[in-house]
Amino acid sequence: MGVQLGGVLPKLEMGLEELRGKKVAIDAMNSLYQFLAIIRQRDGEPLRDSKGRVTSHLSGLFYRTANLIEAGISPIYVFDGEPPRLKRKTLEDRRALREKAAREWARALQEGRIEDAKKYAEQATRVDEWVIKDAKTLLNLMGLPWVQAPGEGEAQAAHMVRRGDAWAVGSQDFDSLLFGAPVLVRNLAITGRRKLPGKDVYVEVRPEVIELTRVLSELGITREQLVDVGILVGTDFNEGIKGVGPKKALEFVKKHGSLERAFEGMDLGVDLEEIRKIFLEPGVSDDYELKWGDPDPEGIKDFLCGEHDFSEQRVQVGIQKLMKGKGEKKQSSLEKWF
DNA sequence: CTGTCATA
DNA sequence: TATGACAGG
Repeated sequence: MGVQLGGVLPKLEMGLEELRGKKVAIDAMNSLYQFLAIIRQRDGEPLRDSKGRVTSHLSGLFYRTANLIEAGISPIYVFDGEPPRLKRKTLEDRRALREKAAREWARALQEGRIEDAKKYAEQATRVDEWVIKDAKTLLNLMGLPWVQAPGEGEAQAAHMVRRGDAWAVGSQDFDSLLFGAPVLVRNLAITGRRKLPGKDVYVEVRPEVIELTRVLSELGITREQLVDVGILVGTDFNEGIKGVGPKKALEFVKKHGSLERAFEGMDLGVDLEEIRKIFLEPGVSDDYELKWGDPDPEGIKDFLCGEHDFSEQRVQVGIQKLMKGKGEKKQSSLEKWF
């Protein structure tokens, strides 16, 4: 879920064309979760192959990534490692919520409430280990680099942007800003259709770019204070304060300067320093290699069509997009040479 | 989510 | 050419 800061952050809406030629460090967990949550039939059942194995994540990852590459954008998928100790409670809470949703899903199906079924199916979404493994296999076949983070993927992705290995972090969550990402890009998809949560209503959305320096200067706060705003609203590592959204949290931090001052003598019920450290000094690694290789068309077809019953025709179109993007990349580096 | 096909 | 409904796996 991440920290909910939407609404108070300055953003720039862009066309996909403006992102051409850029590398984006994408939060893999975030993407896979969304594919699994949304790529479903009307009763909430995910896509499956003939052996009953779920394939929604492969569908989303393959077609979206092929589109990004065709658009000249180079995705670098970053996978989560070990969660910080403080995230355990959040993860357990989410598991309980998923299990409840799964029961509601079954009940809604039984009672023929199809729309409810779909809603609960979405809430029951979980990213299992085999989903990650499938994703890495597919990325390897597509000739794309991916990075294993030691800790939080968003932190590693932010680190990679700071090092200049990518232009921006791609995620729907705002956490990477707290992790110090200079640029965050949201809504990184081709078709501008996005479903409003809980309803079958779609709205047009464009990629939106959020720059950390602009955020801090326009809000008039430091990154440390932005982290404190997040802590008040709630993060993956603490619950936040009931009734406090980004607006109030921002007012609060600006008025008092820090959470210690604001809550002098009161017990916030959280280890402030430990949470701040997660965002300000996260566990990240420089030990990664970014190498773009050629896509392996036969391997992709064996995996998606042979193993998982994808349509050869559709997959072929995807492969062509990968080749086309690859060709353009070669061309642009050649152009630089001359 | 993305792709495709029918419809205007 | 644009929009909507539905299938995909």
